[in-house]
Amino acid sequence: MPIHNADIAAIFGEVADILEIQNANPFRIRAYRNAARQIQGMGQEIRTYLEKGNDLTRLPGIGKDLAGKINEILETGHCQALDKLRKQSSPGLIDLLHIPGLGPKRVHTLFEELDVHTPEQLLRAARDGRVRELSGFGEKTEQNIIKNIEEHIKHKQRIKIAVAGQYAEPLLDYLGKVKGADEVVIAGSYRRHKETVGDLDILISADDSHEVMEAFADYEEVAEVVSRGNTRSTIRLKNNLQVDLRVVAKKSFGAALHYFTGSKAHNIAIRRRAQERGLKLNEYGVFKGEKQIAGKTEESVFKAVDLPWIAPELRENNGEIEAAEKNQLPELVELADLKGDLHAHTIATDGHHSLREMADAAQEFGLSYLAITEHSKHLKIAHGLDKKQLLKQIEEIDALNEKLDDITLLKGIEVDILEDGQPDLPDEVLQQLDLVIGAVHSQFHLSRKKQTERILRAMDHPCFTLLAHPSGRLLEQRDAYDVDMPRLIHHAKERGCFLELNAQPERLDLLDVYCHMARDEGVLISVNSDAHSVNDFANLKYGIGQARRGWLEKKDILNTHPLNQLRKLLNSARQ
DNA sequence: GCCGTTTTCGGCCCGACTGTTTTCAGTCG
Repeated sequence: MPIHNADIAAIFGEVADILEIQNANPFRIRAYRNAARQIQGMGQEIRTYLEKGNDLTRLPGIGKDLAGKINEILETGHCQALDKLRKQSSPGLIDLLHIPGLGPKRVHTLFEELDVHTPEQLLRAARDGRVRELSGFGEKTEQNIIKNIEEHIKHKQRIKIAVAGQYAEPLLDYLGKVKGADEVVIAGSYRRHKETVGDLDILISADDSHEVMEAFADYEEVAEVVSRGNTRSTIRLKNNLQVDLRVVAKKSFGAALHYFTGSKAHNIAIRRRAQERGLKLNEYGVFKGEKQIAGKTEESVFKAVDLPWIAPELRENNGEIEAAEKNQLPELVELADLKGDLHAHTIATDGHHSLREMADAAQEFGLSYLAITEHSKHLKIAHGLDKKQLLKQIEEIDALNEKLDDITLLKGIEVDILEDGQPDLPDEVLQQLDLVIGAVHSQFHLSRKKQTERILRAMDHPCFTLLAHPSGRLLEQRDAYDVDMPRLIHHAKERGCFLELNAQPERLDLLDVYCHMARDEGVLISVNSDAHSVNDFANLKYGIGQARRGWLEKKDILNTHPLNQLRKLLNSARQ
């Protein structure tokens, strides 16, 4: 049974959880969490990393001890330290830790004093009024525990960034109109363009916080005011989304924006840097002794710690600080850099609009070319095209291009990759197209080896241009299929083909770490809308957000090239 | 458990809010 990075990260995460309940040294706990994050975000398998002769202790946050444990896990599939910890703990306790309002201290007390092991047991104890008897707990805490467990059981999920935007933008407008509110910004993972957000973090600069806080609590979609202070309040919206609001003075806005944008790991690293320079960084500014020396803008905060401004999408403490130090930060791609879109559907299959309507909408969006890439016949649910139907569409596109002025339609297909790696349509029709997108839409549960070989074989087809949604994941719905992505990326480089970053908010696939890896390998990425309607081009902004998280620059993106250059690139992939 | 231009020990980011307390611990971000 091969061990993947996610397995190692899960083991370290569980070690950290149990240590937390045991009231272990918080820095030891953090070390395990850092290591889990480091390994999870590596992009390449630890096994491969070692096979290349690399030393684990060179990874940040991995020392001699953790390197030993990683080796142990790779060899045996187990971690003795975790097995031992499990014997001292109970699996439900970890669930307790994940309930809001319960941290290690309280879980520890509840376990020791009430013999509570699971959320269900705690709920019973709280309803029986046994929790309020404990020292440090009271009636209010007991009520909160009941409420939070009930919420937890319904399980609050992270929501997709596009959904969060539907709630965030109107709230932003509303707050912007409040008297005294100066700047209003959504910070947090939303600003970092994460695929999903757990809550919204809004920051406002205002000299008087009172009116802003009033207005926030009075917002029409508020279900509950969770906490309320002079500078910070939390509400829960009717859809269950939690929103934190922070109000600061103008002179602190940049420092607060940096603090509130995160990530946590990035903030810790930057604060540590401040400390090394004899400075103190908090959300009010950068201080030398009592004196504020920076913090009005984010730029001033970075400058105070001898760094250029770092784009929010990069702030994961994943190499961005080192890159900034050497002045090697990427010049991240922007939405306006896109010249076209290479993946779209029409009413011929499962789209909602005609060729003409899609062309007009793409042009309206500012694109100068659009590839029409319908599904192929194997995908019956989407009315995939057979050879005859595709030939007919090719004619229609040629005819329509005659009439179009400022946009060109490209002829393509999103062809199913069959289980044996063959395309779902014959070569003689594929050869007539400008591009062929290969996609996996079936047999998601093949073994890693079979799935990888299937896709490698598909890439080797002489007409293959581009791999659609490479991991196959659907956020909150379906996990990625098991595939050796670094190998696919490497093969794409050797084969001279491309990978897609699918911009649909439920896909956002390729993942950021693999975008970064593709960039390092020199494989161009196509940021595509996969539009099924005229409104879907708007999703390209989420794709660009994801590309930026993957450190991609304009030059790393296939469809930032103007049409004539793009055609050359597409032809270069053809064998 | 990690780390080092304070290098093998002694640090490890920093502040707001709540609830239970009469001055602060616990949790969160």
